[in-house]
Amino acid sequence: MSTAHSKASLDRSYSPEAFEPKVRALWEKCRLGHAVPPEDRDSCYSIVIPPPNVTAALHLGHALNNTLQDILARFHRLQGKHVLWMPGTDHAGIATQTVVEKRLLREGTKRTDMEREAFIAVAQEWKDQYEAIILGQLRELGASCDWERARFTMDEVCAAAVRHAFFRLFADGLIERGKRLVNWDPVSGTALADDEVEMEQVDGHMWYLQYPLTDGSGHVTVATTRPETMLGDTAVAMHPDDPRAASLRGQSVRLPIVDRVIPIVEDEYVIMPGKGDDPKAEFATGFLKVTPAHDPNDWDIGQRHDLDIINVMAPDGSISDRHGWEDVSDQAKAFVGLSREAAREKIVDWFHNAGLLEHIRDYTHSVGHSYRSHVPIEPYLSDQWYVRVTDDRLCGEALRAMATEQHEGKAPARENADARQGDGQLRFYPSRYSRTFQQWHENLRDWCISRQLWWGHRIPVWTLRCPLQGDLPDGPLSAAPDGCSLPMCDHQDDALCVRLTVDHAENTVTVLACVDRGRPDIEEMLSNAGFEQDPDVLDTWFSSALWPMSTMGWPDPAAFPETIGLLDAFNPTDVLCTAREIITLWVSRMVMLNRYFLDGRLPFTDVTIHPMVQDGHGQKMSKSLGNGVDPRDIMHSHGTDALRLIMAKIATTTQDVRLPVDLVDPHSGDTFTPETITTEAGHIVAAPIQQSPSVNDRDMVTVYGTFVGEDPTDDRPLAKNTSSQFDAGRNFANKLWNAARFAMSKVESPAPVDSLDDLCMADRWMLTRLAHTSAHLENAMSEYRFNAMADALYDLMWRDFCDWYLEAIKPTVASSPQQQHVLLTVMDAMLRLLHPLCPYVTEVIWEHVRDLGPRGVPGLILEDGDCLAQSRWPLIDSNLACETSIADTQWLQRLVAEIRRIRSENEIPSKAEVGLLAAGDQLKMATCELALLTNMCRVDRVSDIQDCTTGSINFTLDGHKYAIDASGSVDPEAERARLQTRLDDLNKRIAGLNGRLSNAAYVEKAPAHLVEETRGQLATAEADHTATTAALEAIT
RNA sequence: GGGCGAUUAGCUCAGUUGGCUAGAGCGCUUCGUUUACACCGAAGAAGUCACUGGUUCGAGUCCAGUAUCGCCCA
Repeated sequence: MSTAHSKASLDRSYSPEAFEPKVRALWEKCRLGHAVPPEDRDSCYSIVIPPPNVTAALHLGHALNNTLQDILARFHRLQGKHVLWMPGTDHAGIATQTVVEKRLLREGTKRTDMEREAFIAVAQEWKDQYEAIILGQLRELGASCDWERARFTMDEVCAAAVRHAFFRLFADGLIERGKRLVNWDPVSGTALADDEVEMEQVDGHMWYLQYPLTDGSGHVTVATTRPETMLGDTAVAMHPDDPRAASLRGQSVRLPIVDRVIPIVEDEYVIMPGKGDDPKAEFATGFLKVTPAHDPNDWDIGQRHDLDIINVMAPDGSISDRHGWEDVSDQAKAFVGLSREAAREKIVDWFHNAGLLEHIRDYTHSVGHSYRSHVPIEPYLSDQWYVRVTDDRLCGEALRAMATEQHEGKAPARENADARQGDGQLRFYPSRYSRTFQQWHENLRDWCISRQLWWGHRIPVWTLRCPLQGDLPDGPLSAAPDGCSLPMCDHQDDALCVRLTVDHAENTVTVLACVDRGRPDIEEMLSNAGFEQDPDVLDTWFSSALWPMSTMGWPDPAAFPETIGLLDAFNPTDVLCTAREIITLWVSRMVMLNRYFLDGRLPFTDVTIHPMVQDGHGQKMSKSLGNGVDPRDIMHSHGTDALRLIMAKIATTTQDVRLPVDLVDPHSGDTFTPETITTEAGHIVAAPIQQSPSVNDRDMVTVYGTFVGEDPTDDRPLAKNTSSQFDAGRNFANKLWNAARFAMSKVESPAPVDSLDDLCMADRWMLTRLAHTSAHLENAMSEYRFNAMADALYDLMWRDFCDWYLEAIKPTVASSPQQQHVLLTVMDAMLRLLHPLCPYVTEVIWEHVRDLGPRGVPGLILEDGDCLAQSRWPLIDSNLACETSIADTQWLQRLVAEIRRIRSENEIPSKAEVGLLAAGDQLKMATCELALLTNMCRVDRVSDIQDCTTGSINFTLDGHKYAIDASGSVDPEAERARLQTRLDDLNKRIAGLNGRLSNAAYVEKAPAHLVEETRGQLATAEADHTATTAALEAIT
């Protein structure tokens, strides 16, 4: 680094922007993050990054996530481990496709106007652009990833894994295709997984519709929130216990508008009016319209009663007669082609006009909405691909992976009993999140993995529909029967798996052929035989689920030589660091698939869950809301170390964190709080355009502005974000910088220390504090308590090192070569402890420290690397710590504090020297520390309290008497007031302690050492009381 | 409906198995530019630990309930 080798280069304040690029270059030069698989598995430490979406730049939520990972990586690297932190990005199918389509629309093009390949090329460009931004942001954050191994979930290495995993699951019967109700997003035109559906409370209505009985004897009234689906009704259901059931049994109704005659069936699912404590009972009529093609519960009823399934909608949500609805009456034709919203209105009108609308009631209920397009999802019948995650080989293995002490009850037994690797190894931090994991798996449903998108891994199945021949059973077949003459069914190849689906109603059989990776010859053969590849792509989480394997070369490292050895050395990884919403989406699936494909091996043993970063209004920062703060804005306003320190500090185990966001006015540089607006969805965000608070008639664009399409211009530039929450971090880096500058200026001629016994109390105390803090940090790290680390380091650097140690040694360090050596050693050790949190500033300082000569004292070894990041954590022997020095220093600190307080209360001028009077041991110790007392609280002489003259200020500490001789600056009134306050405090304290000790139960039942302690405290308080009373009397 | 959290100083939050007079940072008041640092130093004021019960010698901490807010799942 060019900045080194000259003390003059240490400016008065630390400027991150001047040093950070140089430090980054240094790390890159020494390939800091590059991991080569070692022989010894035990020396490995690995993490895979939760790959960020390529939809947009990272925000502070990602900064938190990645700062914590980097702290883990750097800490373990200092501990001497071979650390692999695998970086990369995620293609995020639907999300990326949505943003790319949005950009195209702004340019006047629609996706559907393009060829699939052309659209993918556009999406690829987007991906390249944002991948570069994201990886750049991570580098700036200081992330010590193995950049040479960066992966993308759609690159050829990951694609190979996805392809093979699909093939294996297909061949093993764990992937199947079926017609089912899916969560359909009519705007995106794709199916969504259950967890991509957000429930929202909606103020709607309950409509009461009358359906006439076919025998003309009257009608039944059904209650519905979705009248438009009545076109697809195929039954009316009632509870078998309903008193009306007997008379209606076997009856049917004529469905209005459609004229379809549909049966009345009995099903226990139906809620009876006014029965039980279900709030729906209040709205129920006892009759339920059953629409199997448009409601999941109705689907189940339909299955139980073998009802027709009539789909009356097109994929865009409009009413359609071309997707399974054949008995369209003339009246019903008027509704075909309407949107679902218009159809609802028109159908309600129709019932009203026909006198069949009994009434309408307001009804608030929750409706599933697409997490992506935010429109209500439509339960929709379609062909989709599923992973049978409910199978014991997947779900059961996930439950058996849980650490037994975190698993409530017993995990399901394995079918063929033997324990496997990975069993009971998975642990959550904080442990309560294990419940989320467990409950998810106990209520698991099959996972819909097909998405009707273009951007993603295409499903590797080729299909051909053929006329039915021979005698085949209905439904899916696990294999083609012997002698089957259908195309490809007689082709034997390990890379080909063929299944059949028979449909007697259609008189067809569909041949499904799945092809493993790397076999274009088979694909060509299929194509020649008339097969077509499934147009759908896989759910993004399918490729994410393989991430800890795919990035390490599974299934075939030889095909990608740079991955050879990674899987054996680094999988299972040590820890996954993520947010709680990801437990079900991703953690679960990684555990299932890693175990399935790697013989029970876990993808990671620990999962640490960190808080969510919210904006100042308590809303989660998110790429899709546009309220994210770019970490580079904070790096710019406060520096990267400041950002990281605060990230660690807020990473507690309970609360989510709120970061109120301010703007930096690009016209003046001033910070101000932006005006906000409320979006249609009810979110509070910064208004897109803001006026400069200090420069007249000047505007700026906010980040949210760019999100909604306001492009910054020269006249109207982009305003960066900032937040005062990071001030403490910036101040910390600056404080460390100045402390280091001062410390190094004092190291003129250091001389090695042969024995700790030669050191003065301040030195021994500081070394002890280092030892304690180091142990504390190691402990906190083992439990992922990042905020505990940040707090401990703050105290060590600021309170211990700056406030006390540097002040304590000021009088002596210039003339003591040994103390200079201790100072240098302490400085270095402290930088190593700080490094994982604040890597930049510590790296800059350390180079100067190293240049000042060898460091270390007996019991403390500091092993150097090429840079601080590649050096070793301080090696500390148990004899380094000296508990006496802690106790003695505590006494001295309290004495100084008391003297300072008295000086302040008596308004003794800050430069005025005072004398300290004490007795016995305290007199001796104070005399020894006179230089320190002079520096810290202007005590220039210590003498025996027996020589006390009038006009001195008396005080007590731990039952010992002291006085300050301030030669006449005593105000008797102030003094009396001070002593009286002290006396009141002591009285309260004595009363409290007496009360406790006079309680026989306390003395009897509390631990003896506590009782003893209380007695000591009482004695001390009473001694203080006696002395204070005497002092008070002396004044009066 | 089920689950998990939160409620502590004006603000943002710590408080590891129950144990001295409940802490920090910011803000506020007073003082201070003494050669590391004003992105600083010294001192101070400020809290019925949401509420109600219970367990205990002892509860911010454990248990039950109430209120308000948030998240996840159905």
